[in-house]
Amino acid sequence: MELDARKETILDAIIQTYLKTGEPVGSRTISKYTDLNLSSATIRNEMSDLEEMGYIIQPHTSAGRIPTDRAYRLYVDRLVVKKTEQVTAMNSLMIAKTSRMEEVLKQVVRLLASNTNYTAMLSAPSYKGNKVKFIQLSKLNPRQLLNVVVIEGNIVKNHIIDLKDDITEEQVLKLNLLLNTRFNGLTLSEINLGLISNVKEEAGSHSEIVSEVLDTIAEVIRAETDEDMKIYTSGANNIFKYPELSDSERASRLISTLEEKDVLQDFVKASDESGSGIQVYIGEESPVESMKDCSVVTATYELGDGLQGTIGIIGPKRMDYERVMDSLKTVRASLNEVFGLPENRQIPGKNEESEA
Amino acid sequence: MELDARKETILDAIIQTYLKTGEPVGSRTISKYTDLNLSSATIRNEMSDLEEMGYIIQPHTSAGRIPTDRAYRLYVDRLVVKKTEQVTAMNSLMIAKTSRMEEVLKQVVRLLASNTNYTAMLSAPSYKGNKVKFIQLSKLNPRQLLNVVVIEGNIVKNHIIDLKDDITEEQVLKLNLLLNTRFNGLTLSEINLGLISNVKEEAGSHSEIVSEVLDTIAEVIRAETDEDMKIYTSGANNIFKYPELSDSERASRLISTLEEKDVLQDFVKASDESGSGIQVYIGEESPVESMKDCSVVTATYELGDGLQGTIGIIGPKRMDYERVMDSLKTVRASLNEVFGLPENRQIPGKNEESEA
DNA sequence: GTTAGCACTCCATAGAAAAGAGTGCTAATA
DNA sequence: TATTAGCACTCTTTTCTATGGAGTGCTAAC
Repeated sequence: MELDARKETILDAIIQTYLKTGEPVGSRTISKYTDLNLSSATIRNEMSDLEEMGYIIQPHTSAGRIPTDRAYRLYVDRLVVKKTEQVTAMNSLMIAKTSRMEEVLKQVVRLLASNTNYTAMLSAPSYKGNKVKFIQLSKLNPRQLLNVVVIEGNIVKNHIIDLKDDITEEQVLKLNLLLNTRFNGLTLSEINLGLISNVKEEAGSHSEIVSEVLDTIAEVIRAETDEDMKIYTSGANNIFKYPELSDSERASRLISTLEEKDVLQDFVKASDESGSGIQVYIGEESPVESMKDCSVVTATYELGDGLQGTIGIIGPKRMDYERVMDSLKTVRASLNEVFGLPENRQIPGKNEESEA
Repeated sequence: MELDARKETILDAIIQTYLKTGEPVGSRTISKYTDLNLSSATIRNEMSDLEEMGYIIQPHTSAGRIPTDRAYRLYVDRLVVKKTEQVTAMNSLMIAKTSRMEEVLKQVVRLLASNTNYTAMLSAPSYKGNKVKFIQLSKLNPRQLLNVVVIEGNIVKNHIIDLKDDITEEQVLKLNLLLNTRFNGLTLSEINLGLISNVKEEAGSHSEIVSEVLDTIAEVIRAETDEDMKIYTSGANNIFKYPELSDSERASRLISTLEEKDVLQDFVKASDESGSGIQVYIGEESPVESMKDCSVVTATYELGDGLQGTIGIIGPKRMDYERVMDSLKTVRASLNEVFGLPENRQIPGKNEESEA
């Protein structure tokens, strides 16, 4: 059987109605509120076909029909084609003035949630380059050193090193020189065992300080690369606005995932791989078990220089895909604007904060 | 009317039974499962008295009684007296080996939640001293400086300063000397306008760098003092285990507060003021609106040197107060153990991380 | 002071009945 | 041949009623 124009119109009507109401929609509704001028009986016949084709199902005999994942998929694919690049300006972003990166991101995700009435997530931008830029040891007191490591993208990490023996300013100076000349400009993979043992030898009695510095480097790079990257969420309570998600069972599982955050990484990773497009996961398509009853829409934002993160919306399958995608695009644009677009990448971001 | 021994026994039995079942408890239950050997009729008379005294209420005529906030309060106060300091060892804390402070705290709060089956919160330790310990400017490139500020308690904050004009190593050196000699050892209140304009004058053309450094100082102190301090929560999904909290309305509000976190500050503040004891908020006593149907138990932990934070449990009013208080005590003890007890305060904590 | 007994209240549960929504099928129609 | 009207049928939802049970309060007896 083929999905002809009329079937498509009807399917579309069903989807849209269901998006609004969340209730199964019957033939009569479609017949009345479409300009097809067909009787409910005809619609019924078509619906029967559509059901056979797998686009809609009945929750039970003698209920209306609801769209299947497949229908949503069709609908979304069509949307993507239709709306080319019409980014509507979200006027009141209001985030320009907040100075701290982390605060801004929290704001953004909150905004996204309250704007869409769904749950929002945002992964902090992480740097893909990972070259060591600058290492500094400073003496706090004879038995304590402050170690600061800066990697490209101006991610800063500090660490306090406790010493067994006293150390002099001069020794600290030497160590600084040594570390910077040998490690600066290198990536994680370039700092190999040979180099490490070399440097340790040169450091002589202070080799264990070198070890600690390397730990810090490893840590910041690891933190930036995977697992541990920051994810913010907001609007978890919005799931209670959609009855189909708010029974104890489901709600509990969802809340739990949102709280744990680590599985949300899956979206970030998938989003990274897919390039900078907008990604839509409908029901079973989701990589996250507890969201098989939801739809998730994600987008990648880029801050120039390979610094990138992911924003996403989690809602019921009957979410307003159009509005959600628009919101994501707008927010992505705003993030670019605030933190430096590709255009002005020459002037570094006004103020990039250290990692959390 | 007076709360004599018998009334008390009965009230206690009512509370305990209700804690277990969550259902209103009737006179017959008490008569059977207490060793008072009184008939249900007698119990009924006493219950009638207890109701008059405000310790129990009937949800409706011809239901059993449930304890009021007042009854819980009595019960808890009694508990505190009874259990002096019998800290039961929680064997499997398993946190000793994780090196990063933040990770440990997240672990701890997760543990607390899963151990108690309630929702847990934890505020990261914050320092009460707030003296500047060390300031460092380092040149990243001719137009960028890295500014690191360390305050007592080894809280580290960094910030990147963008410059209008190039700067030389020598100028950086001079600025470092100036800043450290003038600001080190001072508290926020000691850094006043007079001093600031003095230093700015001495800094000459680089006075705006001084401003930025001061901003960083202000920020770290502000972050440590109030508003913005880190709070971790875990086990939000546990509220679904208690029917009296898991209707959409209530659950939504609770989840929302837990997510926003900022109002949870109220508990931290209150806890700070109350000293290091254990604090119990029953229903209406809670400073947080959305938790009027819950009980909240908090405890302050101290890491020596004035570094302190709060741990807390949020659950239904019929929570197992005894176990919760024990858990809190145990966790508090463990935190001390891991991060350095008062005893070994000479040897600073193995590894205190920078603020998030 | 304690208890047995009883009438009474209220809630929870189950079932039956009614109402409603929607379908599928058939036969008539354009 | 495609469309439609009509109707029987199915299944859910809602409403109502009846019934049982839990628990109380009161009274009278011990």
